[in-house]
Amino acid sequence: MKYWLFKSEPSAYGIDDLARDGVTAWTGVRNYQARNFMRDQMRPGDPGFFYHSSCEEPGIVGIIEVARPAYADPTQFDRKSRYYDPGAAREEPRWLNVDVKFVRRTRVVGLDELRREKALRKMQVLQRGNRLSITPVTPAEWKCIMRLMK
DNA sequence: GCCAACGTTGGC
DNA sequence: GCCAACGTTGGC
Repeated sequence: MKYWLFKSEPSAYGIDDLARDGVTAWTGVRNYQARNFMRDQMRPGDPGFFYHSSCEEPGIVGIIEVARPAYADPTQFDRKSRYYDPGAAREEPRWLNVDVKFVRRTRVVGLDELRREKALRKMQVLQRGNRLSITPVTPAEWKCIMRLMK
């Protein structure tokens, strides 16, 4: 089992949306590294943090769980979607998504707060220039953040 | 295969 | 709105 962090802009899809939906297809990932994480390493039951980016209060806002293994992302075939990829073929999908389910909200553990933790100094999402929307979280980092939330 | 140009992300 | 950082694209 692995731990993950899922980034999303709350103006597009935030923790409130997931709390309402219960389960959602994590579509729209258009980065090969993030895709490979889903395809090669994510398994149903893997826990994840839900992180709000590009908003007033960037930070971790909830806990979620992988609910379905990676499958072809339907938005790549949808001409009307902003995620449409003319280079993707049905027989050979280029992009994948998992389903994730809502577990619970947490208090907002802000970016500044995360950065203040020595144990999180190497956490991938905190590295400068990081742009991955899905990043792995080590067990030690997970434990540290769970403790912070209490 | 290199690399400049471009687009996107995301914190501030 | 700015800007740093990075991935992708395309000309050569």
